Amino acid sequence: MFSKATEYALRATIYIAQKSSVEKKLSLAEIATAIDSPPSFTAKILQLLTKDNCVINSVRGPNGGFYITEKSKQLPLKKILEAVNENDLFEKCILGLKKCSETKPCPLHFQYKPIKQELIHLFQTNTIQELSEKADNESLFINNSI
Amino acid sequence: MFSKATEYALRATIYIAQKSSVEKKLSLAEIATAIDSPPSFTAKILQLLTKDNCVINSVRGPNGGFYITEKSKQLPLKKILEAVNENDLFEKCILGLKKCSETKPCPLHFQYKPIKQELIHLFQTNTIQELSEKADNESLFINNSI
DNA sequence: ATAATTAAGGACAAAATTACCTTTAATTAT
DNA sequence: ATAATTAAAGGTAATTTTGTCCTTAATTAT
Ligand code: FES
Ligand code: FES
Repeated sequence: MFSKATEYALRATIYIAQKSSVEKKLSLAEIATAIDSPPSFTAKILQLLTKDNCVINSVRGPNGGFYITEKSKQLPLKKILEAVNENDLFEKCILGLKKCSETKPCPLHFQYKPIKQELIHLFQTNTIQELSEKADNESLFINNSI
Repeated sequence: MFSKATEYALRATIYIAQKSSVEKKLSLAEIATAIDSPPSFTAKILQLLTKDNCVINSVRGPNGGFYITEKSKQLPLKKILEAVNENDLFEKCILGLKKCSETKPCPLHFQYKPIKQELIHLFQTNTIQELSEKADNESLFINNSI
């Protein structure tokens, strides 16, 4: 479904929203361990999420690391997809036609359309905070290691 | 969403179901042109679909080519996904956890679940024939070139 | 039989994705 | 000021996916 990059971006952001604050920043090492992702690759993805501080924030130096503001927690998951450039995934034709269109639809278009809408809705309505709260629940996980 | 291989497999099978019969086989060249895919790569994918004659059939030699039987047209699209080994896509965790499970669900699991069911349903209930009939309709396309 | 045609199969190449590593810049603590 | 710590940035490497090419096998037509 999603690329590894996007999966790591989603898991990392949820983890950061769960565990960080301006006072308690998280290091790359901690994040990568927590979400079971390759540290160096994760670093690149966190950079994307930090660009223009659009999703998460970072500071360098001792006690530095990554964190997310309360305001950013209110952003929809869609923002994460945008940050890693996988935003247009749900706009694409399921059969790979160059353009998904109503005027030149593929034979699956009209059946796929409502499903696509639900997927878009899922990522537009759920905020980072909501997901992190779900993950806080003892029975929900973002750790991949088991 | 799907890999290129899967997209080509779906488009090729639909095209073959539209245009072929035991008497009128389609050459690789025609198929690749029709669905706008790289011929040699498409050849590999058609081989997968032909393995054990599970989805399409082929014969070599002059006037040879690919075709599909009336019986195979009754197969669900799912069979195409199986043939190209992308069958388990809808079983996977949307956040990339090693296992999508009810006992250790990710924070999106329960919201994604019904959508996943609809996707599975889409590919299990639609037959190759149904899709090819839709594609026969003047207003539905599997040609990528425009 | 021979030649022509077509898919099958295998090796190879290019491109994209994923992953790693090293240096630099920023920040903090001493 | 200096040293230590941490992310940023850039380059490189491994892997996977996508795409090509060439030879072989099967079939047909002559
Ligand atoms: S044209 Fe294929 S999904 Fe819209
Ligand atoms: S555990 Fe993530 S979708 Fe099921």
